[in-house]
Amino acid sequence: MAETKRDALRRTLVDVAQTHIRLRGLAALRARDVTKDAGCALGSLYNAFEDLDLLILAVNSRTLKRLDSALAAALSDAPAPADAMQNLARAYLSFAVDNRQLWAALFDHRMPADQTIPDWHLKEHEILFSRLMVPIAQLSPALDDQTCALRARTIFSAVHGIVKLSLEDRFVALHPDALDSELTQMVEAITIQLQS
Amino acid sequence: MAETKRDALRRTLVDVAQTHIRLRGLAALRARDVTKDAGCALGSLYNAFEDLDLLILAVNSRTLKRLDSALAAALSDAPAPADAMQNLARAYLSFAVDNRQLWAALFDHRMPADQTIPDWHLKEHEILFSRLMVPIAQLSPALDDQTCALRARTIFSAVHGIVKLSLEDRFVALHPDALDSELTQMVEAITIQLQS
DNA sequence: AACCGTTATGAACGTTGTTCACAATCTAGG
DNA sequence: CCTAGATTGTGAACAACGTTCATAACGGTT
Repeated sequence: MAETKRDALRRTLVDVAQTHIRLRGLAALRARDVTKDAGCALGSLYNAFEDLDLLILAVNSRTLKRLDSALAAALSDAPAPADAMQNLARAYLSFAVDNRQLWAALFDHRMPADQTIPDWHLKEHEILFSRLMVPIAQLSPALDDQTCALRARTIFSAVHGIVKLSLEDRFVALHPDALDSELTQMVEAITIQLQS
Repeated sequence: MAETKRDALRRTLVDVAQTHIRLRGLAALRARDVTKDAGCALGSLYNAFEDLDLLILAVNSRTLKRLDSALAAALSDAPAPADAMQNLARAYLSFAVDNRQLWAALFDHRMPADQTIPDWHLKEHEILFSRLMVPIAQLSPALDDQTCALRARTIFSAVHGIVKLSLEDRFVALHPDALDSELTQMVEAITIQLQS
């Protein structure tokens, strides 16, 4: 089909943009750099993607898939729910540390004022919460699905907040062991409350 | 002294920038808009501030002071430590909701790649943690100061994460009551663990 | 009143993302 | 195999941005 050629360029552009973000961060991403490294003209980017933001979303889409795989792997040995909570938090921290710039791009990217994030991408983000729902439902069997989803979102936000702020330059860096310990205790406090 | 004239312009520029961020958000802040509304030439901004980032930091500095006042007010009736934790979290949420754009600017702003945040501004950010240290020390008297500071940072990060993600377009909006309830439960879980 | 350091000015510059007229390429029908 | 029409590639040009700088206006001191 004729789509193949167009898709090949799209893939190349996403590859290059991903490498650029990984090495230099989202803020340093430039349309001219990406197209030069991809071996195409500046304007070709706008044949493949509506604009630069959509290219970034394509990179973020990949990162979310890899992150979800990492979280799934943390549950591969079917741990007890309390351990599942700890494993998920640890896996999230590990992924953030190992993919700092790509992970940061997931939350640092902002759409232009007149545009909103497409629905398909919002749905991809929500996948993150859903990994938490299984152990939460096991720890709190009385919770209905909606409350369970809400709780998953809250717990993810708390863990995310701890990881995010510890990895920003805004605050003095933290010793990795101290961060690990704090995260463990926070998840423990949450888990205990879920069981009560 | 001759500083007065310069300081007057600085104050005006911060006033205008603050209003712009409040109404239209940090991402929409433009040097030309600010100077036009301040009634001065474009270049005058660079006499008053090193660059636009330093002007933004001046606005953020003000916001941090107001936020700190709001947190202090939440402790004005000398509540028991468990209540202090709840009051602080609630006050933080209220401030974020009432000052969405200015509060978001505190954490969304990024320095250019070759610059770091000045020390005096990093110190201002750390004030946020310190408000938490008093109730934490009361709940966990055995903790030494360093651990107490670390715990304060972690707990702030968790609460901040919950508030931040709930106020972003990245995820579907949350019912205010649901958010309030989730935040209360999270702080309760944390407080209980501190007491144990 | 004359001098000089300080502040104000806005045109000009370099760097962005994005567009668009044009060229190259590909596809399909004869 | 050739040609017409559609699709894709190209990079100069554009508008918007932060920042600079030569020059003008100002303000205090002698």
